[in-house]
Amino acid sequence: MVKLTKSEEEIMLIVWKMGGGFVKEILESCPDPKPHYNTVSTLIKFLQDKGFVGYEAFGKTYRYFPLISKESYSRETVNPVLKNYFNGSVSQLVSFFVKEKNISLAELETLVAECRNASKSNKK
Amino acid sequence: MVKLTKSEEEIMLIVWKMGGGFVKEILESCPDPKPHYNTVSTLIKFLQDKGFVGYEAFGKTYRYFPLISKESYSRETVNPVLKNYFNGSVSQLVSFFVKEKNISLAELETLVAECRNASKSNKK
DNA sequence: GTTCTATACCTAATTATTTAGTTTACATTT
DNA sequence: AAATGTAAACTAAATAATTAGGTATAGAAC
Repeated sequence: MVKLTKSEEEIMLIVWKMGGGFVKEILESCPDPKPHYNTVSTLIKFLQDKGFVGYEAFGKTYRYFPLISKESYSRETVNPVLKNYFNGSVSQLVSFFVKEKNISLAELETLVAECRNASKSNKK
Repeated sequence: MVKLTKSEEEIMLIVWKMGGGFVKEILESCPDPKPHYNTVSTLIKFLQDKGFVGYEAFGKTYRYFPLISKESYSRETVNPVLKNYFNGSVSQLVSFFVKEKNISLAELETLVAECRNASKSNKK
């Protein structure tokens, strides 16, 4: 899968959050200071070229929507981080966050229960 | 904290892994195809400018070593990922990995035990 | 039907990043 | 001390990324 540049990713995160929209709407969702309309337009063009967004025409104007799910792209993003910074070990990563976010034992238990459920519902 | 570019990060990861070294040694640790000596040298210069490495002189030649820990930089790297792709929720992240890596319940328990210990030894 | 407006598309300028050639300085060998 | 080798510093060329101006077109307003 192709990697996105920093600004492409920013726009794509907005498209994912909105589910889709017109350039104008996407622009409005950008945090201040808002970029130029054409900047957003160009970035969406790049996202189209990379196959991240498609569009449906409404007359002359287009409504853009994600073709690649945020989840599948997150895989691309998070796996190198896991590999480079946590020796590829999920428990090292979790341990890091437990320290970092000061997660309590109770919270940890809840977290585990949630994962256990997720895991269960995943095993056929 | 300053962000590293892709190639700067690659070199920095090597410096972290080695604990420090001369340009020549760092170059040797680079995966094939190895970059030009001067490319590594330049990138180390940038890392110096950004305050990521320091050096001690051995006559005319320098031995470079990390000034910023891998752990503290990983915070910079991983927090935006957590925020952008998992709504800032650690349990969403863990849940993702449990699915992604097909972590079994037993492994999950071990993982939790490890985290619990880490958490304990961290509380005062 | 002419003017105005909004949008996509084309183009390009600017800036950042990557890569490596050239020069310089110094040490070692002869 | 001249030749050779090695490493850092300087310089710059090539590429990638970012930003936005200008143009064209279609539809709306008059």
